[in-house]
Amino acid sequence: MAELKLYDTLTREKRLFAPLDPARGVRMYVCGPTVYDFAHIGNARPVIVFDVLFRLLRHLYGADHVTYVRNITDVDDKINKRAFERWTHERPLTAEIRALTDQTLAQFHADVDALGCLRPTHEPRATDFVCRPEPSALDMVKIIERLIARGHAYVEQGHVLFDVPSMPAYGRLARRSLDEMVAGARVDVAPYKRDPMDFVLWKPSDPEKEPGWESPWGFGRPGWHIECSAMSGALLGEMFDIHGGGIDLVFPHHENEIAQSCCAFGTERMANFWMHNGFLMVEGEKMSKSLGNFITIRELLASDRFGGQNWVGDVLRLAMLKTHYRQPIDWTVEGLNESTNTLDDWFRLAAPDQPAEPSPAVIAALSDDLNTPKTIAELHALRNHIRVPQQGQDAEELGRNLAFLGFDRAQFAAWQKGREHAVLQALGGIDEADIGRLIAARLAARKARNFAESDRIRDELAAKGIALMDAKDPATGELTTTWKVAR
RNA sequence: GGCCUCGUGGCGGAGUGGCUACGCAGCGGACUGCAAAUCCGUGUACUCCGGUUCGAAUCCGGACGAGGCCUCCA
Repeated sequence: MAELKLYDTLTREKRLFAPLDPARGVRMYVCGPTVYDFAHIGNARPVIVFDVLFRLLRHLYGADHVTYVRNITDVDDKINKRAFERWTHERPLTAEIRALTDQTLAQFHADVDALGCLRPTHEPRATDFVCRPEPSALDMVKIIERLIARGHAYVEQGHVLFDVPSMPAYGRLARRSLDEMVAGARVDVAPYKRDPMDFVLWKPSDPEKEPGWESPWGFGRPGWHIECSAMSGALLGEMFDIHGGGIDLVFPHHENEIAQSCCAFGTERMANFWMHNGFLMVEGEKMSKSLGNFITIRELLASDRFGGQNWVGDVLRLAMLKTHYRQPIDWTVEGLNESTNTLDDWFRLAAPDQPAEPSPAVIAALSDDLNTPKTIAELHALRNHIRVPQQGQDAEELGRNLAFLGFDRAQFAAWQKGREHAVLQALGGIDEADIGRLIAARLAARKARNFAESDRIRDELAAKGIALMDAKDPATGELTTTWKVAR
């Protein structure tokens, strides 16, 4: 088996990976979306990156020996606010919230399916893990009770707070000491906090406008971080192999998860490897609503807001994987165009209908901390060995690797076809049959060595953005002409 | 203010203490009536200043620049 090396944010080093408990397989948890609105392209990065890791792990350890959990945050103040705003009082507020989160989750699934991502093994919803009746079923309330019992949390004015000073190792992931953080002085001071760094595990809810659950501390709802401790604990165990997410989650989210899980379970570590993907910029600028460059996955797939056209999931996927996951990535129209051309070339040469099976060189590249740029270079090397398009071992090997990496030839081809149609529609008064007739007329003119006429037809089509390509049939030597939309 | 990351050729983007990826664009050639497409070939790099070393773009220190986190955020 190839050696898998992964970078661990906690120790800041690349280490050899091995499952903590081979009998339980590889266990991975990745922070998923808060379902209140369309996911943006920055949200797509961890989804794609950890999908590639999931595929790699399944290949290395067997599909049945990898458990991938990606949570759905469906209790959150942004959700509450959004649901309350659109609430018409025709149904209970909780039903309104559920409708909003169901709808957003369906959108999210459609988006990530289009991006070629496999569904995780489990996609737990936070609301299903607040309070579970069976005594043995781990949930948020039970973790909070354990934290209180162990002296790591306290109740104050209906809130339960994590007692940060009670955990000496707090701050290890983010590499910052308590003194430094307090010196930052931008922490939220609240009367119910003993220490400014203490964070909320449970808070009271207003039954009129907020969702809530009955608990030993009154009607309320969980704080942001506790859901991940509960769901990872319930589905993966007290310690598991890999915990992933965006780098901006390192502090405070993951730091607080570690504090909760380790203090509740009495463990040294929560995850053996902490993996964080880098930040995404759009055309060199931070993506933000105020700059007007905020872009959702859906807008990229189904509108012309970015670059004046829509894009297919495969292009977004390749564009994302061209940069190593820990590097910052600049999301540009030029990058999407380049990815489009690369896929066009690969699919032109790769043999169709191949099973998903990676080459050793691809596995080796991915096994080096998910080096996807190196992986892509291996694909280019393979591509350069292909002598006859779609035929021979190299063409089959390229096809197998593309399938393994989650690229979908049919989806890409359908999109290309759609773009052609759109261009022809925009031209108006010309369709594929017309083009076929013009091509035939040009071939006839060429045969008659009437080059003025044949060039005139070619120029006429070129002016409309249709490029002609001549080729000789290798068998008959007959001249054939194909066309494509030149953009 | 504190902490962290990064700075590679025209562009994108890996990697490495000595053999200097890869892709796009450019350039040259083949093919073509001429093109396009395709195929073959090809130049250019490691922000700056010190230090360690036989040797550094790669390690160390500093400067400058970019970004992130410290508050919701992938």
